[in-house]
Amino acid sequence: MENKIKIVHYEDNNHLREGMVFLMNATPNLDLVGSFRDCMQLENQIKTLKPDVVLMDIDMPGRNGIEAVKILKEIAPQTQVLMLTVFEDEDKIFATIRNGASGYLLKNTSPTEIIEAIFDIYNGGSPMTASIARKVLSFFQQQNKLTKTDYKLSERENDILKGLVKGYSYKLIADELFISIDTVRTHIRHVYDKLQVNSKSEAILKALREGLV
Amino acid sequence: MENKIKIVHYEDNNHLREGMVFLMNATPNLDLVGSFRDCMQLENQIKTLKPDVVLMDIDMPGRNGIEAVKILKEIAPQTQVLMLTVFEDEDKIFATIRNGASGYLLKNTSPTEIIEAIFDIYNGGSPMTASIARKVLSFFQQQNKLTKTDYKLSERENDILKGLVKGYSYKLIADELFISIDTVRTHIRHVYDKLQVNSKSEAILKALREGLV
DNA sequence: GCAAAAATCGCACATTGATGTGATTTTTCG
DNA sequence: CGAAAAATCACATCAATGTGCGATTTTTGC
Repeated sequence: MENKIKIVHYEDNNHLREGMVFLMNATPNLDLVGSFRDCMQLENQIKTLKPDVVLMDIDMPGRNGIEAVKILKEIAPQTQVLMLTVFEDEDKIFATIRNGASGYLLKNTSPTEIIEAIFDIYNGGSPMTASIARKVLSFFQQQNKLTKTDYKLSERENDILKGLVKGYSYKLIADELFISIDTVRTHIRHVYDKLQVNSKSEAILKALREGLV
Repeated sequence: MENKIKIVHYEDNNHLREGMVFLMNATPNLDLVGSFRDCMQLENQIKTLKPDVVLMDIDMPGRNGIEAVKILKEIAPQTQVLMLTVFEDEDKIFATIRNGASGYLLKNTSPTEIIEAIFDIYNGGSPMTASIARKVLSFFQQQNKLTKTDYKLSERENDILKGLVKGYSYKLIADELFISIDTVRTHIRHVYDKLQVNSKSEAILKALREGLV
């Protein structure tokens, strides 16, 4: 092979870190150029070591992996980030993905698979633990299911709801629709009844989340 | 093992279909209960055969795999669908995912991996070819690049904004954060200043649209 | 240590929003 | 046609929100 894949590794647990060092060194074509217990010096390290792939833990002292991914992708967008963590909650998963991570493995992943994943991510893939992948796909599927709930808003009530979602005040909505503010109030009452909410904010949120407008 | 995984397979190419039949039959714990060249009788077949996993091609005569997934998930939501196709364009990928597919493999995937993927999807995972996975993740990452205006909210201001996006009133936010309602007001002022808005609704909308929370 | 930023709280006042209780006029549809 | 649904408007009243003008206390960064 032409070149070894240059790797930097962040992990605060000494055991795990040493294990990974051993694993990397034992694998041909992988070149572990740095292994650190926190991300405090991330900027310098990345600029100096110029890794192709970064393995990143989420829970680290000082600066967590989620922020770290964001910073890293800003200074070195071409570097691929593979998260390697115990967290399986959606917030953290989506946060890291949004921040630019290209892969996400749980820590119980076997060494063989971790090595495979490194090559995979280096070659433009996105290795993910099965359960993580499912969560990601579910995100897309949610939209569809919710569209089902039909609150049977009348046409005018829909106009009013659209106004709310534009961030308009009652007065603005009234002006836009050429009706009195009291009429707007009445419609809004009905909208609230049908959506089962009792404030503007809740109505807006429900409308947005369920794609009612 | 307790039970074999019941599989139904849709594929219009005779060669490929026969190959899969052979592969399935040669694998213990897999039970291929149906293999068809099109989806025209999908409803009957699914209701009769009650498969755990369906392997689905996209390009088939009569009714294509994308529509088929949708119909299938409506009549048998618990059945897992694994797409097995040559198409790699985003439209088709996202369409099938939105319609409820839980896995997506390209046809050049090795027999071993296909078998693995079947067990994987049956156990709640979402097997995806590396390049497909990357496309899916990119979807999330796009949002960020477009709207990365940083309003420099302080940590506390962010807490308050999160409260608003939950649809909470000032009082609720105050209770949640153990601070007085007047403090909430002050923070909200600052948030409004920084976001350049002047109502709760506008703040919520801006926060949601630009992914600030 | 010290200045700046952030977080906390208070009060007053005007505006906006939520809700109760009416009413009249159109529109829709069997 | 005639009832039901939808759309329109009017007050009234209290609660929630927005904003002006303060203040003190922590935290943070150099």
